[in-house]
Amino acid sequence: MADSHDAPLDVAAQIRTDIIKGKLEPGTKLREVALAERYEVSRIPIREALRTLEADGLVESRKFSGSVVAPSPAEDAEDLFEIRIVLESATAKRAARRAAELSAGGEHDAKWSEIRAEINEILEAGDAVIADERFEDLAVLNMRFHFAVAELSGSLSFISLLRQISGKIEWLYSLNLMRRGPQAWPEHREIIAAIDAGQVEQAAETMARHVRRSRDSYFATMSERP
Amino acid sequence: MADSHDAPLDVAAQIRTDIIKGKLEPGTKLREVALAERYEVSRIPIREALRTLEADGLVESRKFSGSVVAPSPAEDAEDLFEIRIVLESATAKRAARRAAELSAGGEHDAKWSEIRAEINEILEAGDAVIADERFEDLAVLNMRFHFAVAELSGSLSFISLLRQISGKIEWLYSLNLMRRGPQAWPEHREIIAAIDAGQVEQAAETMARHVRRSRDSYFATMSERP
DNA sequence: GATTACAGTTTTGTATACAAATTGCCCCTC
DNA sequence: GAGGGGCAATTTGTATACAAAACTGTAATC
Repeated sequence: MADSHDAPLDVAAQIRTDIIKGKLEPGTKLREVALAERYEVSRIPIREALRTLEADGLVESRKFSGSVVAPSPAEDAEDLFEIRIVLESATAKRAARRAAELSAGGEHDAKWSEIRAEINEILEAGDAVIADERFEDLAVLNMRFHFAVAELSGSLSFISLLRQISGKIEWLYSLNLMRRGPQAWPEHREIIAAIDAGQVEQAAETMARHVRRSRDSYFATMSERP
Repeated sequence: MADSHDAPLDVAAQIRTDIIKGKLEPGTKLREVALAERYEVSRIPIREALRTLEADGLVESRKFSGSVVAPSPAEDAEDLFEIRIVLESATAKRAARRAAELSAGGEHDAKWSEIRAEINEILEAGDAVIADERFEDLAVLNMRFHFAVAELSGSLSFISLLRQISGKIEWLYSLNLMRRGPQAWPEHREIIAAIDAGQVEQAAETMARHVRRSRDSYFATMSERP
């Protein structure tokens, strides 16, 4: 099957991809019938998808006035990084606390082990991708890593909030083409090490530093080539 | 017109109210046909409403498995307050910065003036409500105030994130019956004063203190009567 | 007696059809 | 010629109808 929009698997994901890849530019009016024809479904799934994307901040809707592609996230990139710094240090802190509790109690939390194992897979997959210099795949793995950490925290609120901004973050990174990936990847292991060790403050600080570097790198490359 | 669910004005708002007021308890399965009958509309508006509420974190949905009322926000009240502290100090800071820019440039931003006027109305309405001891109306005004500040910040990301957690916050407060309202209300004027004056750091700190007090009051009353 | 397979029921997902609201355009009037 | 009002075309919102998937209970077999 083709990768663009043959199978009506998840319309929201397809529209999201088209927005992130730049096929649908900010400000574009999203007419429901046009989208219905394009993705070969009826208007109803399109409407559902638009509501989902609205929640993700990728489109904006007004009653009886339709939906448009939201402004480029570059507009408030600073906000997004600021939010990430506070949000993700909090999740890392929470995850480390849970690690400490679990190891103290000696309990075997099945959910924890499962996520923890997935993180190892993600980290190794990242190494492989870097070795093969297939950097474009790194953005997805990066998002998966940060999500997995949020899941380790066990807080539904944090997961849900990260999910809320992840759409725009991904959009942002695709503009930047994830150039920092190779240098950034090893930092993930530091974060996990701190979490595993139950070092609460260090986990938070390592994560905050990681995101800050990411931010600085983003603005550096964006000022080079606007 | 009645206040419960006669007019099909906004189904999402009605379901939200029913969840917050406890008429729909966490874990309750939300069958679409049942809701359609209850609110006297078809299934389609119900589905739209459920997507909206899912984005607000009040319901959880799984494909082909329907929607259920989300777990009580009391579960992660600490997380919610922690998020609010960082998020809302950031919005207050941003709003103060914009105020400083506008007054320096001498520009008349129509949008700003409009929101600023609305805030005055909200503050006065709050005073009136307190004078009449109609405290149950204060929760709504409180949410409106915090939203208005977010709008002053001009950052769509912040507004959208606050909107994401506001549903749960409101839910949380309704469990607490907003006992701190009368003491808390004057603090809102301090926050606005700092913003108007363009005092960036003070706006952030005042807002953070406001939310921290709110948190402490919440846990105090909740420990009294669990 | 327990387990598995199957069918009936229930519930969600989707398509088609129609009503309501907005927007833009044209014509009429001043 | 300019401005306002109303009509029509476009677009979103909603209802009805149908298809697909999941759950449940029963029965048959091991």
